Amino acid sequence: MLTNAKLVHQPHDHRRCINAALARANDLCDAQNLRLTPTRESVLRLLWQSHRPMGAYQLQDQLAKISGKPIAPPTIYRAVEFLLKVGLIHRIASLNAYIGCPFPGSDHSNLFLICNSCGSAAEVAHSSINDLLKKASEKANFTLQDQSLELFGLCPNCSESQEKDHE
Amino acid sequence: MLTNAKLVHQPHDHRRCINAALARANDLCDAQNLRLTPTRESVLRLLWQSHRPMGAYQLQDQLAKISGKPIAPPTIYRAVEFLLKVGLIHRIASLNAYIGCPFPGSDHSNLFLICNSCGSAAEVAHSSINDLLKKASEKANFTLQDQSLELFGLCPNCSESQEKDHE
DNA sequence: TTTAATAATGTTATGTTATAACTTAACAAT
DNA sequence: ATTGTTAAGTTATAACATAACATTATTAAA
Repeated sequence: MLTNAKLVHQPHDHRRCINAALARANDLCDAQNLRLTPTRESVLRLLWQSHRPMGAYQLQDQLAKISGKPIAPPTIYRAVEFLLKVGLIHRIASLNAYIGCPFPGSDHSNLFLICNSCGSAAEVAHSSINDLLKKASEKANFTLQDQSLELFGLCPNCSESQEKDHE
Repeated sequence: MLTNAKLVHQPHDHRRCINAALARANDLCDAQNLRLTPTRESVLRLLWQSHRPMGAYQLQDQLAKISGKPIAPPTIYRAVEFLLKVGLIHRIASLNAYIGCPFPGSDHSNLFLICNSCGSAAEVAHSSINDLLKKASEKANFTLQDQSLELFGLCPNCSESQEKDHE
C-alpha cells in the first residue's frame, strides 16, 4: 500500500514536499522528452503549496499574482492537461479541483481521502481495493480502463477537534 | 451484492424499468410524507428514459419540449436536489450528470460502471468493497462519511463490438 | 372557510468551470 | 533560412450551477 496519508495529516516540513515534487517532475519529463515549461512548473508548484486540491480559477488568480500579469483560463487548463497526462497531478472530480500526485510514475489507483472540514486530500494506492474493483468489473464483463475513487469524511486532525467540541 | 449491471447491458423491456422506478418513488415519498410533484416526477421519468446519465441542461431541454414551455435551470436543479436527497437518483461527479437509482431506500455504496463508448452506467452495491474502503479509512484514522466511486471502461456490449473491430 | 404558515415554483441575474477557435511565439531539425 | 512542431496568448462562449427575490400552491390551524 502506497500512501501519503500520514504525512498529509501531520505537521511537516512542507518545503520538502514541494522540492521533492519538482525534482520528480523534472526527472519524469526529462525521461519522456517532455517540457516542463515555466507555466507548467508554476502550476505544479502552486498545487504543491498545500495538500488541498485547488480549482482552475484559484490557480489562475494565484498565477496572475505571481507573474504580475493577467492569465487567461486556457493557460491554466493547458498546464493542467499536460500535468494530468504526465501523471504529475490528479483531478478530483467531485470538487472540480486538482492536486499534486505524491507518487507519479508508479502504477496506482487514485483513491483519495478528502476532509470535509479542512479540505485536505490524501492519496492511497491500495492494491487489494484495486484487485477487488477489477474482480467486480470482470464479474460484470466490464473492461475496466480508468477509475475515480473519492472518499469524503474527516481527517484525523479534524475528527479529533470535533470530538473535543462535543465534550 | 446488489446490481443492475446485467439488466443495463442486456436488451430488456425498458418500460418496466420506468414503471418500477416511478412506483418505488411514489412509495418512498408517501412513506416520508414528501411530495413527488409533477416537475419532480417528470425529471425522474426523464432520467429513466435510458440507462445513461443525463446532464442538467439535457434535462432542461427535454422537459421544455415535453411541457411546451421554457424551463429555467433552477427548476431542474431543484428537482434534482430533491431526488438526490430522497435517494431516488445519483450524481455522477465525473460527468456532471444524474442517473436514476435502481434500488433506492436500501443502504448502499454507489459504485458505478460507466461505459466510455455507449455512455451507459450500471450501479453495483458491493459490500466487500465497502468493507475494504472502511478498513482503509480506519487505518488512516479517517472518519468516512461519504463516497464517490466511478469506474470507466467498456460495457459488455461495447467490449464485444470492439473485439470484432480488431478481427 | 378564511387565514397564516410552509413548501414549491417562477424569474432574472450571475457565478463558476471548461473549451473552441484562431493567432503568435519559441524551439528543433534539417 | 525554412519548415514543422509544440506551447502560449487572446477572445469569446459553452456548459454547469446557484443566489436572490417574487409568486403561487398546499397544508394545517383558527
